[in-house]
Amino acid sequence: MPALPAPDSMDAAPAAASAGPAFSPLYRQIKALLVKSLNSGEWKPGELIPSEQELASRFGVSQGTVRKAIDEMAMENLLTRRQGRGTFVATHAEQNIQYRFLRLAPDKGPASGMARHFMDCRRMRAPAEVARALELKPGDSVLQIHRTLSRMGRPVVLDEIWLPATPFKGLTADRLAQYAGPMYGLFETEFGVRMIRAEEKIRAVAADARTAEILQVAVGAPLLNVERLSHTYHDKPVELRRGWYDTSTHYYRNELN
Amino acid sequence: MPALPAPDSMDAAPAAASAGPAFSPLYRQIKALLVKSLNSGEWKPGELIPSEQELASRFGVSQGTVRKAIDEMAMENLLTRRQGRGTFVATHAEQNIQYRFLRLAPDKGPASGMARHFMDCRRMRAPAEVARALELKPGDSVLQIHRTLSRMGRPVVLDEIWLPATPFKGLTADRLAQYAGPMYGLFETEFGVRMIRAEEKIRAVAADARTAEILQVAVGAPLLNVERLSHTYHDKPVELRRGWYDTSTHYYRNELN
DNA sequence: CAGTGGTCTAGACCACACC
DNA sequence: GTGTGGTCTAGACCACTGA
Repeated sequence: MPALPAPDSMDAAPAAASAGPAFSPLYRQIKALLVKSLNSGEWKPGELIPSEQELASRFGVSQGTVRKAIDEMAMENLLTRRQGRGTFVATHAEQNIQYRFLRLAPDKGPASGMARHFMDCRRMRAPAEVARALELKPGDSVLQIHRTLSRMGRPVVLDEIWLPATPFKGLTADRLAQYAGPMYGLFETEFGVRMIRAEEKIRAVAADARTAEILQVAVGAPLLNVERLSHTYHDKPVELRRGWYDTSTHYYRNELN
Repeated sequence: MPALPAPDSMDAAPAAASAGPAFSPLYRQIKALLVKSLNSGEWKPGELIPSEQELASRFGVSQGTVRKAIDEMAMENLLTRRQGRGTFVATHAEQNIQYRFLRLAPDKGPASGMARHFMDCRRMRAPAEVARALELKPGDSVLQIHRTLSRMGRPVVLDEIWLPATPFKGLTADRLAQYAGPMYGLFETEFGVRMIRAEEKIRAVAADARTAEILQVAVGAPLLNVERLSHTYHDKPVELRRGWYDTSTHYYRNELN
């Protein structure tokens, strides 16, 4: 009955490392189409997407099927549902779901924002590990950003951020400093790159001389080292971030579910 | 139409710090009943629960409503659905969903299991912070366990585990050592306590003399300090765990979604 | 008020596991 | 084959938003 193209199974099939067409239900095909529209920029972050009824008739399926597709996408933080208003493309520019990526909380006091200071933003050839992580060709152009986060005037975080030069052409330290709100919000509005998901590798390391000076700690002091690889739609990596956190008055919070 | 008791709204209502009855849909009431059955031990970890049809007729609702309740519980890892077989109570004793709580991975090689060594298991009065975390009265009896995890013969993790003595009466280091499989599996089968969810606070710290000797690192070496508070049904805290991880050849992996 | 997402129902059929 | 969960549909009504 539904008039859809081939049941391509390009979606989450956890157990499928083997062959086989791996049956893909209708709602996943709908979901794939919706993700495609998000990725192409047809609907931008913060915008309202068509109603479930309209999408249902557009795709020639029932509202329930569209609903199930949207349900999954809402759970993955791709979309945000608001009863009575509609369904919106999720965005990092909102205040409500903040601190989704910065997991550092102070030992005492509220988890208020931290003061940002951008030290530099340089363009250079990608070092080997950076190129590998970002799936670039060796020698491709990348941006390297250094910044700190401070609370109560004391630096707590030093970040080294690597971005592929291609989608982020024209990004400067000034541009970063002038933008109010989360960095990932700027990436969305200015460069059309939305961060969806990230993996982090966390270690305890000893502060080297340069880091110690910036964070105002002793050389050799224990620091939390967080290496984050962030992805946009379709699991494409677009940011490598290395952070050094002074955890003497802050901690990294995590939830295991 | 549905013949259910009062629409008690004791479930996840994130925005409700204010007053109001906070309308609770049918499927959440069903979910609350199912959680109650799990908590009471009517269905034990690993067991098959009644089919959706049977639950639907038992509660006097449609299958779709039961389905939605079970969907949420499956997402929270309370239940596991298996097509063609039925719905089972989730358990830590299974091999498939391992490493849900131990997030430490080796830099190279597969994330194979680690050798456990239990150093001691003592009964004592709860220190103030432990009592507070576990919501016990000051001076209540608790168990303190020390253990290490090793890979390739080298110690990587030192854990200090605090458990309330009441549900865990009779737990000994021998009992722990003899049980094959994850510790939380033993807690389920022997003591009827299932860990559902945990919060972790992570820091980088310098190794003290005692820890350094156990982990065979230098005094002052940077270690990952992980403080975990684990909860069972209804968010009741039942375990406080403090871990020190040597991250020179391992890292703590995390996913941000 | 109209329009949206949210809930609930009833029934059909499919995919899968076990006998 | 029988029984389970998984998908899909169609329609009704509820709760919420904003004009």
